[in-house]
Amino acid sequence: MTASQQTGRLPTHEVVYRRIREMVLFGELAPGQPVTIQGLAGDLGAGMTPVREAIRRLTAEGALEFQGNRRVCVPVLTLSQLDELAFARQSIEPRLAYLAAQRATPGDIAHLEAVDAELNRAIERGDVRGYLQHNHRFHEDLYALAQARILASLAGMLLLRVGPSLRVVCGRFGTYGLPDRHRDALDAMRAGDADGVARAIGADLQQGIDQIRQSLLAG
Amino acid sequence: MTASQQTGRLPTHEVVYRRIREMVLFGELAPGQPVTIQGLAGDLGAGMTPVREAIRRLTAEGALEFQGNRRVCVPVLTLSQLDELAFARQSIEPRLAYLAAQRATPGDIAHLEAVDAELNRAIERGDVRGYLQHNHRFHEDLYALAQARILASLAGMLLLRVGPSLRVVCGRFGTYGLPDRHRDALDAMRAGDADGVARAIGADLQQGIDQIRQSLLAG
DNA sequence: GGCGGAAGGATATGATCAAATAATCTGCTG
DNA sequence: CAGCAGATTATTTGATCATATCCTTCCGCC
Repeated sequence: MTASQQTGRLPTHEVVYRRIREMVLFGELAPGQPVTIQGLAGDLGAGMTPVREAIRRLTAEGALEFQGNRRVCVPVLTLSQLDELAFARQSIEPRLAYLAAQRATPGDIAHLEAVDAELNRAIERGDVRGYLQHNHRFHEDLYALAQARILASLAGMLLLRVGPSLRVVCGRFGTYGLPDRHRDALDAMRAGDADGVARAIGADLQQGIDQIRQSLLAG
Repeated sequence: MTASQQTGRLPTHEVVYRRIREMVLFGELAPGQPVTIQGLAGDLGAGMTPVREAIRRLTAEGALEFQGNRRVCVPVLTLSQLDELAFARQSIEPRLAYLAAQRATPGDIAHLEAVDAELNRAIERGDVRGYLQHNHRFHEDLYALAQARILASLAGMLLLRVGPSLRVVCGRFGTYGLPDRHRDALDAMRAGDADGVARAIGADLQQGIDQIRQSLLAG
């Protein structure tokens, strides 16, 4: 097919995995929504086998959840699970930010600033999807600088778990009027203050967690 | 088949997943050893599809690793990855131990003591596999008490990553003459000292990490 | 309200296709 | 003439699909 040129040499199950991952991260799949193998296979124009494999991966990462029987859905966060996520993220992500700050070159910082600028533009535009995408990109690219694959993969899984709920939050309240912790992180980065970067990232993700908590409490 | 009676109603891919997971945890698959789908399918008497799904899950959990091309093998830890694992485990597992201690009933503690007793018997017997199994069981059952599924799943993934190396270490040096941190943890648990339990577990896993580090440094 | 049957969907197999590595062969050079 | 390099084939293994079988659920009926 023509689309296979764009995907280069990536196997179908990998492409499907990334696609579904995006759907979870950026709110195309809402929390609680059931996911069927044949449905996805139809939508994505793939066979059932690659879709099955992608779903297994995403289930292992916590992006999807077995429903006891043999059904799969996007997990709905409870308050206590949100506490677990808050703890895990606060443990892992500031550390990654610290390591990243130590290794960042001026070019790396400029790149992150560009991503952050696009993020802010998306906010002003009221583009929720763009906001989520660039926010995720910012954290992902930052953590990649840390050159700590295991910790980064853990952080990726944690982001996957908060993704759907973040989407819901953004639909309700905006993200206006909140302090810009990314800006703080970038400033500290330019100043060579790795601890400051870690603190800023910790504050940033705490903001997101708190917003989700508000949303859960509101019902 | 006859074996399906023992497994109850578990789907094949789940059975295969648990089997391969055990092989990784308890040293039937050594670090660096290549893993082939068809080989496993033949050994386990299963079709390719369930094996593929199990491998995807285990790869997502870090128990197996893509080898760039399309080959899969048991990962070999580097020193810097060991540092990452040490940090992540020290962040997550003491917390789980703390939560578990708060919820543990006397019956729970008795169960853990029974597991620990079997562990010690395996050590005296020189039974490496038994030691690894009961050690894993001890941590797994302890963390299950915390009723924190997300943190427990993270801990499970971290244990999966150190499993193969632990096996190698046990083959070289014994585990003799090391302080018994499980005993410390259980004592603190009976005393209702959750912080003490967390400290003991932190010391326990640090011991394991240090042993692996010694082994890596020795080459 | 409990039971039976139909339908939708998940599981699992084997066949087929494609890719990567291993092995062999040929031709050239020292 | 021996040895090595490059290329080509062969074998092994992974990827994908189409299909058959089995659950689970839902709906109608008793």
